Parts: sequence; C-alpha cells; structure tokens
Amino acid sequence: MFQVPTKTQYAIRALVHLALKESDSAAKIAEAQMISPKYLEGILNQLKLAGIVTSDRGRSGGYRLAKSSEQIRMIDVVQATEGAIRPVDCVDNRSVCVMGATCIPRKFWIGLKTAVDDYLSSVTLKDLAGDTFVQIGKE
Amino acid sequence: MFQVPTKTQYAIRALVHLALKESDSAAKIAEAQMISPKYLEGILNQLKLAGIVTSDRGRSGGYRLAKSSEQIRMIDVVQATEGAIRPVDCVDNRSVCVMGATCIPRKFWIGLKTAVDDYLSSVTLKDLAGDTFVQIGKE
DNA sequence: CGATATTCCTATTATTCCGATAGGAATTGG
DNA sequence: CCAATTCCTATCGGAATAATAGGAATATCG
Repeated sequence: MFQVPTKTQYAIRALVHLALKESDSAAKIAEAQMISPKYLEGILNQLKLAGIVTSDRGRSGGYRLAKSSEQIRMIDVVQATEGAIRPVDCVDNRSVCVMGATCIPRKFWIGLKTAVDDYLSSVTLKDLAGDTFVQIGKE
Repeated sequence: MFQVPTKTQYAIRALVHLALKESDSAAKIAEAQMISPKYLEGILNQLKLAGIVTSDRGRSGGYRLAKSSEQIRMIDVVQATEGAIRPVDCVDNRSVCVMGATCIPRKFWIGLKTAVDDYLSSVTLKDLAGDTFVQIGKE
C-alpha cells in the first residue's frame, strides 16, 4: 500500500542531485541516478512547470533548482508529479461518494490525508540533501 | 497519490457494517454497502485469515467481528488487505535499493511510512462506527 | 555559419496492477 | 434432500504506470 510511483522517486533523486551539483543536464542526472534518460526528461519538465527547477536550452544547457533547497517542500514535489493527495475521491468532494451521507469512513480518510500532508510539508529538499539527513540516514 | 484501493475501502465499509449489525452474510453486506458481491467475498476471506472476522458456513451462516471493535485497529485492516505500508521497496530492505549506500531519500520514506503507520494505528473500528466519529463526521 | 548538445513536444508501446466476474466445490441448518 | 452460505481458483478487462521513440526547437561554441 502507498507504493510511491517511480516517477516521484525519480523526481526526488534528481532534485537531491541538483541540490548537490548546482546544475546538470537530464542525461547526466539520469546516468548518475540510474534512471531512464528519456523518462527523466519528462519528469524534469513537470518539475519545471511547477516552478521547482529552471532550465536552459541549447548546448551547455541543463537544469537547476529554481529556489533554495530549504524552500522546496516535499509536498510540492509530490504534487508536481502526481497531483494532490487524495486517499479516496470523496475527500475533496463529498458528492462523489456512492454512500452519500451514510459514508462513515470519510472523516477517517481526511485524517489520513492530513497526516500525510503534514509530514510531506514538514520536510524540505535541504533536509534530504543536507548533512543532517545524511547523518541520520546512516546505519 | 496515495489513492487507497477500493479493496481497502470496501473492507472498512464492511467492518463498519458488521460493527453495527452484529452478523450478516456477504451478499447482504454487499447490497447494503453497494459493493460487488463476489468481490466482497474474497475481501471478507482475507479479513478472516487475518483474524479480524470469523465466519460460519452453511445456511444461516455469515460473518461477524472476531474481536470487539475497539480492538480492531485500522492498520490491521489495511495490512490484511494490502500488506505492509511500504512507500518504496528499500524501506524494508536496504539491499534492494538500486542506489545502494548512496540512497539519500531512504530516511525520508521511512519517515513517511512512520507517519502513516502511526495514524492508522491510532484509529480503531470503534472510532469509525461509534457515536463519536459519526458526530465528528457530520458537517 | 555549421555542428553539436541540449530542452521540449507528442505519440506509441509494454507492463503491471486492480477491480471485477465466473463457476463451482464444500459445508451446514432446516 | 434442499437451499443458503462460505470457500477456492481461474480468468478477463481496463486503467494507470513506466518506458521508448522520433524529432522539432533552441542555444552555444568553434
């Protein structure tokens, strides 16, 4: 459950890479992070549309972070690649619930969404790329 | 993202139903909850294998909760239908990570798993089926 | 100016998972 | 015995995901 799509995993890996390397081309990132190059291109484009990275075309072009890494929250990355967190459809819109007013679990799902949103909002790219998180990550 | 499979949604609806109705057949539950009957059969069987419900076969058989509703945590239900919460494979097993020791995001995913697990562990079936949650659920 | 490295755009394919269906065997109460 | 039920296994269709392919647009550098 809650398997995170590779698209999002790739996006995060690419961003950590950019946080550490300043600027790089899609092909270079893909090689370093072992991601299908063409697939990564599309992902980086989504991140660009979301205002998370910027790009320069042409020779010696490439991608870089659009903001400092502590301004990039993980929830922004997830939303850029996958859209809003929505465990069940009726979380956003009660009217779509087949059970209508008798949908008892709805509050429960809203609570789950909140728990996930809160966590993703609390972690920034800096937390992942910075020393602190790397230290914690060691075993 | 984090779309919860209908299987799990159905399981929870069925359990709420049983918490309120004491005992019922798969067909009856399916009708009341608007779930495909045959599909629900399989789900109830999974819940039985997980020790969440019991069943009686034969005429006038059916399903009932195996424990009191406050002893049934939502995380048990989710695990019964979907297995463990595992946002990415390496959460359980570092060795499967293609990035090996350089997998910086792993700690982040473990944090996400923890956030979800904690929430699901904190809510019981009684919270959903009982008066409290219903009151809260009203708008 | 021309070659090259890049982003950008669109379409297509492959694969996997999910939801549902189907048919029937086993069981049990009346 | 009959009818209602759980239980078991196989299969199918569709949607979403992952990846691939080809090339157009753009910019740099010699």
